[in-house]
Amino acid sequence: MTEYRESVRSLLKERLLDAAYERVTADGWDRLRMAHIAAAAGVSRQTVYTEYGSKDAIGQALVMREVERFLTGIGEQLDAHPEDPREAVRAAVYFTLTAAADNPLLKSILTSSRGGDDDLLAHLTTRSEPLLETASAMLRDYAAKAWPFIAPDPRDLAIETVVRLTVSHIVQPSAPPDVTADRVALALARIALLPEDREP
Amino acid sequence: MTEYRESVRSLLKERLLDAAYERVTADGWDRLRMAHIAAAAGVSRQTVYTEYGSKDAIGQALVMREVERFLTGIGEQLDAHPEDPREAVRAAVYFTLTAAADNPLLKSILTSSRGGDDDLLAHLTTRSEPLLETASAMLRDYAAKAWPFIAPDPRDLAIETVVRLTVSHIVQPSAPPDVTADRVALALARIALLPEDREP
DNA sequence: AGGAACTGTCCAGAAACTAGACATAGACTG
DNA sequence: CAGTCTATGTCTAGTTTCTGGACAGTTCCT
Repeated sequence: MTEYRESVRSLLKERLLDAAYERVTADGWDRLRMAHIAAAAGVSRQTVYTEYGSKDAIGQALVMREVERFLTGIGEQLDAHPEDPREAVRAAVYFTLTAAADNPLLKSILTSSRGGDDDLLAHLTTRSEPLLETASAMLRDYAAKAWPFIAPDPRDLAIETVVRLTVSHIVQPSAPPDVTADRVALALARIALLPEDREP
Repeated sequence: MTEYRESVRSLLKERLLDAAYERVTADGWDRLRMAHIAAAAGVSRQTVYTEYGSKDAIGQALVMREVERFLTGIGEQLDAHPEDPREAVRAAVYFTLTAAADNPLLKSILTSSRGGDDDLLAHLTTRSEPLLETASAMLRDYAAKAWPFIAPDPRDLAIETVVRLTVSHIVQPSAPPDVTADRVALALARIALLPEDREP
């Protein structure tokens, strides 16, 4: 009989993240106080610590929630081009890069002062393993189902490459989104769409 | 610091009503047990009683929630015909009657065995004061804002008449919705749209 | 009459939230 | 460089909310 309690917990977690999100995008991560989050969510500071053990954990959750939202949009982009992995990836990368440029949280992360190891940027760089693993896993599964004609090994390598390249370009763009999307899609094609990569 | 607690309470209330709704539309009000509601919502039976003091109160809340939903749709219909009260009312009544005919809860109420004084049908008939007052109040305010050129007294009378006629036709239709809507709109016009009803 | 099933009430115990105090650490200031 | 300020994270006693089992009263069925 815990189903109700779980939904209350997730309501609380969402409220806390919503509160954190609002202040982060307005003021920046370093000016965000645990007490602010608690007050904005209408809860005691202790409850924030009970739910997320630390401020850092909230940052992690904030980033991961945004990742999940991106992945939803990415899935829609991929679905728009069945049977054509290269075009699907091009569209998905383009969507990701343009959405990232407009995203309030990402803008805040990328423009805020690079403080220490516990700032939000770290979740995209030195501590990006959860992000990369979540995104890669989701896309690996997608690719396995949608593109079974590609051999598994090059397919998985291509996915990881696309994910890492895309994150890299979010953090440090080198060209406009359309150009980058083309180039990442080309990388995919070279890694996994050659004739010898076809499943026998 | 009660804002959070209130949102948890309303989450709970919604869950309970959702659970009740599902079983009422499937099985009927008389076969619905408080224990079912509790179990489906994932809480104890006591919690149901703490939130809604009785089974009857749940029935009331169930009906009133549906009324609120209807009023939302009705508002949209009215908005579609600014400056033309008669046509606005005709559209709103038509919408209400057709939506009522498709509504699972209303279908269940109107087809279930008429048990005692505590069944759901009573909330539309012998104990319909909350329904009528809620709907009339909302529409009175709407009319006062949207149709200030009608004198208050005939305007309020027309609103109450339209509300009561509509409820009456939901419970006991006498003609197809389009015919009824025309007739109710005509009643409105006769009560409140004569030249002498114009605000000086 | 007796039993079964349900509503509504009561209460002791468990779980979750609150609020205040406190240890610790880094930043700022005179 | 000592002292103050401010924040994070921990601890704990007290309150509110939910749980679950028992029970009285009612209705229906047999």
